[in-house]
Amino acid sequence: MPAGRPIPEASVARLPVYLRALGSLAQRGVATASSEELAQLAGVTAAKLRKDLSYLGSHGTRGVGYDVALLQDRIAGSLGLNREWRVAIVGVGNLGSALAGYAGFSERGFQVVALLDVDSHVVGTRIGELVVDALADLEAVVAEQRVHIGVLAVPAEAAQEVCDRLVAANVRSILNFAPVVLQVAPDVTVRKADLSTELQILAFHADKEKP
Amino acid sequence: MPAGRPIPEASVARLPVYLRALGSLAQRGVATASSEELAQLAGVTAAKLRKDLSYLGSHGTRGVGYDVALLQDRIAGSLGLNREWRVAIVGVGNLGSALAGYAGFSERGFQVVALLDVDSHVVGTRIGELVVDALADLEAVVAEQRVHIGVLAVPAEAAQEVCDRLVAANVRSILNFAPVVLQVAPDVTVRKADLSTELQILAFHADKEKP
DNA sequence: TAGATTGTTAATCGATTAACAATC
DNA sequence: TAGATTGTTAATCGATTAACAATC
Repeated sequence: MPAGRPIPEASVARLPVYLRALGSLAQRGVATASSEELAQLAGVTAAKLRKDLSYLGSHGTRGVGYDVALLQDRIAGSLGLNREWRVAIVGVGNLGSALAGYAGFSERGFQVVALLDVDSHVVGTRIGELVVDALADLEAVVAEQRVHIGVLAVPAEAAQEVCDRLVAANVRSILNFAPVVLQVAPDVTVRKADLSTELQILAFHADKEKP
Repeated sequence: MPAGRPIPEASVARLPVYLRALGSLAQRGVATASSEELAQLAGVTAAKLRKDLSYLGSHGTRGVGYDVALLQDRIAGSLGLNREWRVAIVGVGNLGSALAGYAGFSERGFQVVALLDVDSHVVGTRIGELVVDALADLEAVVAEQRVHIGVLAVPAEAAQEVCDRLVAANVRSILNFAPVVLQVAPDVTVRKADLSTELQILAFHADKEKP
């Protein structure tokens, strides 16, 4: 992995978007792209894209552009995608089972290795390749399956407790779909994926348009 | 609605979080809260919270704090939540049907009024109170149901086209679950809710921890 | 009045943009 | 060499933080 100063958080958040843009170019057989072309695909300005990429080191060629395959590899490397990430989904209701069936997980090396639920009617049922484990066994399952990332698809009331148990079981990365702010130690990374927050932000903008 | 300068985008994005914190206080029967208490619940600093709230006008009482019910009302007002928002979900696969069944929608005045899908096996089936309409009828359905917000739960390949049709049908707010950057006119607001992006950001941080 | 806490100002920090020298 | 495009620097902008006067 390239050395250098830390990559700004705002840039990190855009790297996956660049990676996707590169993926679609690669699929179309495009070998080289300029910052202008890439930026267009990614929905950012060319200056911003070049600045972001510069944090990963110097991987373009002046006068030519970026080699698509090479840049894909560099971004994937910076994001830590050259390894397997083992994911547990906690809460196998509507949303949880949709996530369990989501193909996008495996595409980038994220492997769902465990499903957990509190409901005894759901525990033991099969979803895809996996059998749902009991929430009571969370600690054992996380250890056995060497889970790195926890996805919370439980009701709001249960989210903090499940989060605490995941953290105690050494999971340091959590994707939270429950509409609550999780309180965690500073070494734990929580990303929120909160539908109702997003809708409310949309409402704000929509309401300003037609007053 | 209170007049004043525009609310910074970063503040807007936190208002829903404050609203949720206030909701849980209200439910517990708490009538008043200080910026310190609210900030703790929302996972931000007290200074930031006060600054954010100051954009909505002056709704606290020095020496006392904020009236929970009043502040709820003010924030909801600023976000445009004192009206009904009519939502169409396009794409009724795993994710789309999970979203259709998601209770969190209705809680804040977001009413799902239409489900659309391209698959003729799905069209005509009932999900909750709604019957799935054909994607071909998108324009008619959007008009009849007076849809304000479109939720895209279609495959990546279909997302841009559906987006274009929604925009042409006068939908100006789009929540996009598909892993693509949508190209839209500047008067259209797109929020992305992209699972794989979030996982990749988590991977970045996790990878830095254990090198 | 004394204690508490807001609302706001000023200082700091980080992110974006514009411009261009370096260089393929 | 001439044209194109990166990588970086400096200027600008916006967001966060700290501090405190205003005021309940």
